[in-house]
Amino acid sequence: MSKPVYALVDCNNFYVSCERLFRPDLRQRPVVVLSNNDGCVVSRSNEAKALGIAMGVPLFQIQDAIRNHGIEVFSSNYALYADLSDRVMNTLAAAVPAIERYSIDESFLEVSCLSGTAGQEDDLQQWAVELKAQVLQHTGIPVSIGLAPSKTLAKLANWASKRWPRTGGVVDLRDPVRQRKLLALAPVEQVWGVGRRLAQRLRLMGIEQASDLASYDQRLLKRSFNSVLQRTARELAGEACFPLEDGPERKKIIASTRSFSSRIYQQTGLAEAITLYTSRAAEKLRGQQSLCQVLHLFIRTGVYDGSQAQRHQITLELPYPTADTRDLVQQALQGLSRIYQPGIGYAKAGVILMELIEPGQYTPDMFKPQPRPGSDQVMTVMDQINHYQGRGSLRLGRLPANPAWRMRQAFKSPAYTTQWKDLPRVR
DNA sequence: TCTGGGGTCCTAGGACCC
DNA sequence: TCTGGGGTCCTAGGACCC
Repeated sequence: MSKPVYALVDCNNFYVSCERLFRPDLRQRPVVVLSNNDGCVVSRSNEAKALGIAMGVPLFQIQDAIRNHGIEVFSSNYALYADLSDRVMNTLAAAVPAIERYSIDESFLEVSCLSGTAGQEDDLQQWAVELKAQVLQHTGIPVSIGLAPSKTLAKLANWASKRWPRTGGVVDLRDPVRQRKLLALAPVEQVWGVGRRLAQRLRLMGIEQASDLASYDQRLLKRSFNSVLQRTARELAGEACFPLEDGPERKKIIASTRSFSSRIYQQTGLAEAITLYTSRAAEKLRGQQSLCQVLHLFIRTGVYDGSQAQRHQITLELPYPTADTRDLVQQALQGLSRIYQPGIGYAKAGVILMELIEPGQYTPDMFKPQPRPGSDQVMTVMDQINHYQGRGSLRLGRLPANPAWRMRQAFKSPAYTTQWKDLPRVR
C-alpha cells in the first residue's frame, strides 16, 4: 500500500467568483459579498483585499472605502452559490475515485492511485494543473490546488498557492524538503485546526511557526491541549492521521437561526419568525429522513446592545419523534409563550432540532400521544410543491408572504441558474 | 441606524453508582 | 485525628471550521 496523497481543491474567493461569472464587467474590480442581513463581509476579491477590507468586517464600517474606491457590494445569493458549487464538485468527482466534499467551496481528493501512471515524478503536479484548467473551462470558477501526503499539509499547500501567485495556483508538497521550507514560512495560525485562541497559547510556549508545531514533543501537546492537536502536529510532519471521510453523514443536530432586520418587541412577530425557522429546519430534517425528539428554542437581544443583553431559551421534549412541520411549530410556539417577555427588543431567534433518529429506530407506544395520521404524505406533497414552485409557496397560515422582520438583502443578484425568470439575456 | 449562520468535537465538572 | 476510587452519563461552554 503506497502512501496516500491528498489534493485540496479550493475555489478562489468563491462567492465573489460566482457573482463575477454573470458580470464580466466586475473582473479586475474590488468586489465583496455580505453575510445574511447584509451584516458582514464574507467574501472579497483580491482587489478588495488589497484595499485592506478585512474578512468579517461589518458593512457600516467600510462605507467610506466603498464610496471612495467604487467597491461593488452583493448580498449573499445562496441559490446561485449552491448550484455553481454542485457543478464544480461534479467535475472533480468525475476526475477521481474518492472525494470528500468538505464545504461549499472545498473538496479533498485522494489521488495516490493516479501517481506514477506514466512513470514520472511530476505526473501528479501536471495532473493538478490540468484539473484546475478543466474546472475553469467547465464552470468558469478559478480554483487552487494543494497536493500533500496529509490533509493538513494539503491545506497548507493550498494556502501557499494563494499566498504566492507565482505558483500558478498549484503547490505540490509531497517532497519532504519542500515541506520543511514551507512549514518554516507559515505562521502557526495558518495551520488547519489552529484558531486565534489556540495560536495565542501556542505562542506562549514558543511555537510561532508551523515548523515549531510539527517538531514539538507530541506527548506534551496531548497533555497540554488534546489529541486532535497532537494529530495535527503529526499530519504536519507528513503522517496522514485524518482519513478521507465518506459522507455525507446524517447531521446530529439541525439548526435554523437568524437575526431580524429590525428589533422585534411583540410576541406575534416572534411567532412568525419562529414558525419560519422551524419550517426550514423541518424541511432539512425530512431531507435526511430523520425524526426529531427534542426541540431547543432561543430568543435573544443583540450582542452589541450593551450590558442588558439577554438570552431566553427552552428545551422541549416532543411527545413522539416527528418530522411534521405542524407538530414542530406547535411545540415551538408553546415554548415561545413560556420564554417571551414583553418590553424587550429581540434581535435574533433560533430553533435547533436535536436527538435525531431514523424512523426504524422508533417503536410506537400505544399509551402515549399518537402521531398525526397521514403525516408523511402531507409533508411529502408540501415538500414537492415547494420544490417545484419555489420555497415558501405552500406554508403554514401564520406566515405572512412578506414579514416586516425579514432578512435585509439590499444588493442581491438574480438567481441566474435556478430561476427561469432570472435567466441571463444575451443581446 | 448598521456587527452572519450552521455545524462538529472536546473538556470540565457534577451527579450518580457500585 | 483518620473519611476511597473508579466508571459512566449528562450538560454547558469553548474552540474550531467554512
